[in-house]
Order: sequence, then structure tokens, then C-alpha cells
Amino acid sequence: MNTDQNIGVATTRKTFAILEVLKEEEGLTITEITQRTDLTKSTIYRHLKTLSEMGYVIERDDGFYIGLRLLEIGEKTRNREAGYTIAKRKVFELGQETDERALFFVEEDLDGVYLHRYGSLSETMIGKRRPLHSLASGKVILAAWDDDKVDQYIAEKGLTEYTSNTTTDPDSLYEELNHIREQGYAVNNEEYMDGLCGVSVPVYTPENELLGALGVFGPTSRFKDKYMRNELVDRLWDKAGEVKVTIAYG
Amino acid sequence: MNTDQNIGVATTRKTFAILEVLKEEEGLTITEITQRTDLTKSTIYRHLKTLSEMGYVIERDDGFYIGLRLLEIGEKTRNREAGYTIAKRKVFELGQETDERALFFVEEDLDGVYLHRYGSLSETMIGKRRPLHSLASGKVILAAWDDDKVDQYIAEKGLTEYTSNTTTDPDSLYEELNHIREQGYAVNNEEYMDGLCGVSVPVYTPENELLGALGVFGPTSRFKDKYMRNELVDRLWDKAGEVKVTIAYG
DNA sequence: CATGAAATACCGCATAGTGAAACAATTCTG
DNA sequence: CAGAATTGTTTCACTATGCGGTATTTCATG
Repeated sequence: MNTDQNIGVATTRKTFAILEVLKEEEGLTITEITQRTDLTKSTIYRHLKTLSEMGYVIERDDGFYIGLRLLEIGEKTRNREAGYTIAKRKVFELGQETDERALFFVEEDLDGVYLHRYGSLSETMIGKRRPLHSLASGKVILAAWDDDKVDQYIAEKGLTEYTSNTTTDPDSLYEELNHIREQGYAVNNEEYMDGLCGVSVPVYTPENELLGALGVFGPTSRFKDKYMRNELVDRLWDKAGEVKVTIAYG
Repeated sequence: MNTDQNIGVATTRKTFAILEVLKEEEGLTITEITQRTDLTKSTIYRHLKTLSEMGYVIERDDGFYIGLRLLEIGEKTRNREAGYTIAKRKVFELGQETDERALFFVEEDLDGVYLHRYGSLSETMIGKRRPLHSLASGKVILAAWDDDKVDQYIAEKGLTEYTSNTTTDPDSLYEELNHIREQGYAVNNEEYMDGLCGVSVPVYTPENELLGALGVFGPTSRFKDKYMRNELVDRLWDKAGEVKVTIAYG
């Protein structure tokens, strides 16, 4: 067993260190990237030239930018499953019909990731990662797992406290997940961010495998218990069912 | 001047050679990637281990997949400009209102790239690259350039013929671009693919810089001249104007 | 035109990536 | 269930290649 970081290619790590910096802030110059990484000017220079020659990075007058060839690669993940594309449509419909923010959420490496979102003002949040135990959609995914995998999540990721409402105790989490399994949906009551509530349901494939979670979220002022548990949940179940049916019968 | 491919980091090229293969076809094993590249088994092994350790690639039972961390990086490009996000909304509205396929198109490295699209069945096409001279949206972008840049496009990319309707002669192209500049929109009459027509308008920022092109496309049977040039163009102009206004005044 | 800063080019050195081959694990096959 | 075949993983010696310090050029600025 080899657990040290020495496996693999150090050069590739450097390349992605640069790309991650550009993801955070575009239009940086070489010397600005020097300050944000522990890489040398010549190293960054060489890497950026390589990347821009291949189109993964774009060089403009004011600095370097992420290239659209990386978008092309990344988008592959959103088209992997037929259900993902259908879910995209459902997210938009949800947003339009409820006039709230809506999302489709999947898990990767024990993180929750936004795959589709409706209702963002400036940023789409797509690809952003969130802790599963602190969001309605995340808890829906946890509830679909067996105890072993939930244990693994707790062990590897920990139940970090984001607000005073975050579930940080394993036993409480297990109890809550059982409850979610029974009722078929999850609610987030300001557990990740103060003032933000949400409700979410699981989306299954025709083979009854979990595809992801479909959810709606918004300000506490508007997201009262009755609103979420009656109006929104029913609509979410409908949409989740439509995804399943559309996968099966087009 | 250094024009050979020896500039830069060869190792990074190998990493992306692997990622490009996975973009084309996910779920490949190491030996399958060996057949699709000129890389050694051990090299691919080491690169994949590095990439999956960083989350840019996901290892499953049946092979390797593009990781969502690459989606996160790639999505940065779609949120770069405020106008991009607004255009996304407009593309969806266009699709809903016309019940046709709609797109928002930008240029990078002399290629046209789909940034937003509505109405795809299985694949979103986002990030896919198309030749500018063979699509309505591409010609709109060419028409916004000065002759020098159009010359550069012709020289570097060439006017490849995709159908018998593709404009392959520089003089005809210049003539057509002038026409597009006058009328303020472009039409694609089966110039990229037989049976496929489209119409597109430019989208400008409040500073009157070209942001991209907004378009609608569909089958020749439905996309008659009057339909495109009256109904659709007016609606496209409206939406393009709304993008501009929304950028300026929120 | 001088000054400073950033980008680019150069180059010797040692590291780190490479490929071949050996080994282990897994699957296929009769 | 044994043996074969395929694939994944590890090892290792070699040297190609990535690295960083420095030199040079370009560019902006006063």
C-alpha cells in the first residue's frame, strides 16, 4: 500500500496547480501566479506556454484565462448519463414553475456536486462541491447509502459544523437518515448557511439506482415547513418520477 | 522565433492526451488507452493514478472517467462574463418561446464554441467547436471582425466545404459578411449540415463589444426564409438587446 | 532616455519521468 | 479446477527532460 504523495507525476501536479489558481481568478500574469503558488517563474512560464499552445489556457493582453477546451472536457461529465440531461430540463422547469432556485446534485468522492442549477444571478455554481451532511440534497444521497458508506463519509469527511443547525453527531445523523428514508425527502433548515433552507428528493433510474438529488432552496422567510413539505415535495416527486420515466421510455 | 512543438512540458502533453481520450470515450481501462495513444502502459498508469488522486479523473470498476473537478474548472469559462450568464437565460427563453433549438456561441482561437444550448436530446454540445464560416452564428462573429482578422481566419483555418452550400470562396465570404453587417443578422442555409438551417444575431455589451452570437436552428422543412427572416430575427434582436440592457442595468 | 518590472530565452545539473520487463491479480477457458 | 491469457501494478536503470538561477529582451512609465 502506497499512501504517500510521491506516486505519480509531479509535473502534472504543477500544471493543475496553475489551472486551479486560474480557476479562482482569471487574467493573472505569470508573476501573479508566482505569488499564488510555490512554483518558479520559469516553471510557470513553460507550463503556461504548453497549456496555451494546446488551448487549455488562453493568453490575452491582461493575463491568462481558462480555455474552452477545458469546458469541452468537463462537460463530458454532465452528459455521461442520459438521466443527467433530463434532470437538467427538470431543474429548469422546477425553477420556472416555483420561481425558486432549483438544483440537481450528484455525489463524487464523498462530496456533493452541483450538476445543474437554476436561478443563480451571476454564477451558476455548477461543479461546485458541498458537504453532503449539511444540505437537503446531500442528505438525500446519504440516505440512499448503506451504513458502511455513511460511516466512511463520517470518517473521511467528518461532520463539520457550518451553522448551529448542522447535524454534527453521528447518531443524530443516522436517525435523520432513517427518517428521510421513510418519508422520501429531506429538508435543510439553515444547516449549511444561515437564512437558507431547502428541500430535496432522490432521483432514481429505471433500474432503481440512485442518479442524484433534485431540490429547491431559498430564504428561510419564504421556506416555511408547510410550503416545503406540501407544495414543493409533491412537485419534486413528480419531476423525479418524470426523469425516471423519460429515461425508460424516451 | 520558436515554432516547433518542443516548447513546454512534454509530460503535461501526455496527461492531456489521456484526458482527451477519456473525453471521447469514458470507462476505458489502462490497456484500452494504450491502444488509443502512443503512450506506454506504465506511463498511462502513473498519469492516471496522479489524476485520480487529484480528482480530475475517477476510477471505477469498469475503467476511468473524467472527474467533476474538471467540470468545475471548465465552468469558470461560462461565468467569466456577466453577459454569458444572462445569455444562458435568453437561450432557454428562446427555446421555450419558439419551440426550436437555440444557442449562444462565442469565438476562441478562431473556432466557434457552443457556450449555451437549448433543445438537445441526449447531448448538450456545450464546449463543442465548429467552423465559423459554416454556421449562422459563426458568420455573425466573422461579420463583426475587420478584414485583417477574417483574412487570418481564412489563412489559418481555411474555408472547408461541409456541404455543397458552404461558402468556400473568400470573395463570396467577404460579400456575404458585408450583407450580414448591413442587415444585422446571418442565415445558414444547410451550409454545415444537409437539412439543417439557422439564423443568428450578434450580442453586444453596453460598451459595444461583441459578446457572442445568439441563434436558433432547425430542420430545413420548417426553417423557411420568411419564418427565419421575419419571426425569428425579430425575436433574436429582442433577446440580444435584453442581454445588453441587463448587463448595463442589472 | 533612463528606470523598473515583467516576460522570454538560455543553460548546466540533477531530478524525475520513462519504458521494458518482471510480478501479481484477475478473468477466461476448456 | 487447473492453466492460459489478459490486465494491472511494481521495480529499476537510464537518460531525457523538467527545473531554477541567471541573462536578456520587451515593454511601460516617468
